[in-house]
Amino acid sequence: MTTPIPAYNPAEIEPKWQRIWAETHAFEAEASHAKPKFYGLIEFPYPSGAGLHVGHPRSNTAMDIICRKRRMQGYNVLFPIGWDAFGLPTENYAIKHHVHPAKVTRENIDHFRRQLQMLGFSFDYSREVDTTDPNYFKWTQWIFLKLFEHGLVFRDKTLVNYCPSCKVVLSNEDSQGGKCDVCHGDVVQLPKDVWYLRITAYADRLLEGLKTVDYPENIAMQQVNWIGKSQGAFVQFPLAGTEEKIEIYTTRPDTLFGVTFMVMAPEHPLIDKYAGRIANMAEVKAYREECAKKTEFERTQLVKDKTGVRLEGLTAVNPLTGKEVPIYLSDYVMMGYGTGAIMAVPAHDQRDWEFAKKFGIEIIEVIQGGDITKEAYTGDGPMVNSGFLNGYTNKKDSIARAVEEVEKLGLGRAGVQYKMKDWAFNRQRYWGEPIPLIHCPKCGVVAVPYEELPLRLPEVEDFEPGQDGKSPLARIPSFVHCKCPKCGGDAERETDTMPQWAGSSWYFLRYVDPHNDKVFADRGELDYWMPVDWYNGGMEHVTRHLLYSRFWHQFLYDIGEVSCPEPYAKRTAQGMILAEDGEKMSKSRGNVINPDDVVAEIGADAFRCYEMFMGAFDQAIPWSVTGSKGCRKFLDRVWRLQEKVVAGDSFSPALNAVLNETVKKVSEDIEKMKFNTAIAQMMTLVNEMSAQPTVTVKEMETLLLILSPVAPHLCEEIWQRLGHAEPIHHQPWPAWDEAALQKAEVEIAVQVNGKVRGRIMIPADLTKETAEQELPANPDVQRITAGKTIVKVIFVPGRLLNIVVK
RNA sequence: GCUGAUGUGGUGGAACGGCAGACACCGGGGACUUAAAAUCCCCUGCCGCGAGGCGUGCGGGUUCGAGUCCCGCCAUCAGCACCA
Repeated sequence: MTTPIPAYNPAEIEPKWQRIWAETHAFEAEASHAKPKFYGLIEFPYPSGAGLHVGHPRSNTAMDIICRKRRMQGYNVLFPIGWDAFGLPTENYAIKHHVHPAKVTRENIDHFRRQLQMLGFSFDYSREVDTTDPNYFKWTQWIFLKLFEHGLVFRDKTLVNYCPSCKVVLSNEDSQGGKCDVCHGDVVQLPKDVWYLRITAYADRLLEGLKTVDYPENIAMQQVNWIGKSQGAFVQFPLAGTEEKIEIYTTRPDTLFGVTFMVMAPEHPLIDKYAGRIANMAEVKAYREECAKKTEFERTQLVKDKTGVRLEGLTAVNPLTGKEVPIYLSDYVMMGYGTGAIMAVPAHDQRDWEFAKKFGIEIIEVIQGGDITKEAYTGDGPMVNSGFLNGYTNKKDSIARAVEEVEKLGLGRAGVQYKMKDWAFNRQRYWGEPIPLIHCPKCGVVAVPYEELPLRLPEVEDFEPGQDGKSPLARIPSFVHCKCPKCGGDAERETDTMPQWAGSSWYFLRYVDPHNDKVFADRGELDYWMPVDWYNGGMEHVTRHLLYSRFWHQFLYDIGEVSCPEPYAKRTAQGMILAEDGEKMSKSRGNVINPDDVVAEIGADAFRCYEMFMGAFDQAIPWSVTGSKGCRKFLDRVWRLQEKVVAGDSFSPALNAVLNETVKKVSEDIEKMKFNTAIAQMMTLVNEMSAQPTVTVKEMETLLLILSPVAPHLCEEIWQRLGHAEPIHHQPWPAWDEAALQKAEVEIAVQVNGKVRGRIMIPADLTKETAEQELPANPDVQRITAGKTIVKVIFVPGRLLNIVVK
């Protein structure tokens, strides 16, 4: 007699298996390089004070399922976890509550780790990294110094995006729309010395590399748009009566004959240089002040209504026609893109057209095909009014010819421009990696010697940023004052720290050898594990984080530190989980669902199952409490199947067919991240099994094997109860039997003129020819087609028979 | 404005150009219970008593056959926003 089956109690079995996995080091990557490897990666979390909400584990669960399957398929799997722990929220919390950010970070990490462990993820916790650990950021600083050594770090005085509330300089990426990424307050423009990383030097490589990796189309597209490469030409317009030349950038140098004016950005430096020759300088100054008041956000709101002012007394000479054209100032031209000045061709650029209409400037057509009295024509057509370019109809040829001519004159050259800007790399905050540079009055900027890394953060009492926009580190004399490593004289340290993006730009490399104190990672480990085979994360990181980390990796490849040019072979992204009201989950809306509560209610396995079942993985989807309970019901049914288990392989051919179908579908769907349909198919199988008087051990085991990546605790427990000493995660992934999928008879639909009119059973192996000849004579078919003239018969094997009648 | 995605029952969602609505949730009915919960069984796109008809945002088209492909709209979401 079998012992009675106790009730399914996840609160008991889940902690039990989590303990066993930890004690047996079940999911640590094997040191040996004998097996084929699989490196699965999720974006390491920022350990915020709020803890996880149910959105976070979606990515983790998906990758956990894939990694658990890979282990069963015989791979040596690296599935690491770590903490992207530098960052403003922690620092702001520290300021508010007067605790050290390191302490806050430690507590938050412990909280996050407990939550992740509660969900049973098969992370290799022996390889945890923490970006705030000096043993980690030593190598972040090391990479920075390598970038510095190779001329990819530079300092520039520019207008920066400054957040008065956070008291910090922001990158363009962090201040989209004129709002601070952290506090969402208004950003103002402030002149400042800023450290930049020359990511634009890698713009083409970042584009080219996309062709060699497996990213979905929409992710690759976003990166391409972000980089924003355009081909064109730089052309110089002499300033009449001077030796000065105004350089512009254009994508259509072939429209030079249509230039009727020029526009410069209000901040353009030539204005000050020639202030003496500008008759209406007072007016110009007033306009510039007006523009300076506007944030970038406001400037972009005035899409239609163009403003500007003419520079009286200055004109520019068209290098091809010799004609003098007026120069205007307008804020529709940005100092930060191209050269800060444009040649205006109102006939063929809508913004120029609007400006010309408003200021009464001539509009000359040089490309035929539109009606330039109504709007600018931006299409193709034959060139007119354009001297040697007349008659050209091919854009490529006319552009090439125009570039050739300006080159001959020494007034232009072909060139490319990118929307992407260099990466502003300093923050005036405490809780970041100190930038390992020293300002020496004699030697200039000098790198901290490698052997002095890590350059640690000094202990301070007060983390509040300085009122002058300086880092709290600037207030610590013992940190600031140092000796120049080159000349030995008195010098001062850089007091800014790195942005949060720094630590996350290379963490995947540290995972392969996290405890190494000689190099950032052993070369043999890098060669074995890299590249990351599959990286899943959020859509919000597919531009910034992905480009930054690809940039650093490509640089490390160039200097011979890693052997693969791209860090991630495959990238996917999950959709966001929304609150039940369909809104984004947020503390302020009060609609956050805490995974602790869900696990207490339905258990971790049901939680994981629902996260994957609720909808298409890459779509945003609202959480549903009742929906999540459906997954718990499903696991209850699996648990109760134990009551039906009897010895044997297979009794029911019908069940055997569903079983094999399910193994096949689950195996294939996991690879496509179609977890919802994989689980739906397992539900169908369980419904089928529940309907049987008994199920065999073999059938039950197969179900457990394919379900175990989704519901690992439950499957381990039943597996053990079936008498196995070896854990289920060590078992091979089951194969399916194609032969078992074959059925003798299939039901097909009978259509008349494409509309379903009946169903018939036919032998499964009926060929198309035989079916189309014989089936119309089938009595059931005849009943449907009685009295009609058959024109055509179409048979789709296994699906349907369509009879076209008159 | 540009780019991308999405649009299917009361809800989340399935569907190599081939039986639309798999699998769930909700709801309804029944069984078991003193009762409730849990569980099990049945029903559940819309209209219609029925035969049948209508149905995948809207309008066209291709096809024997369209949720799926093509053309033109509309709506929602996301990203970028005067990029010369």
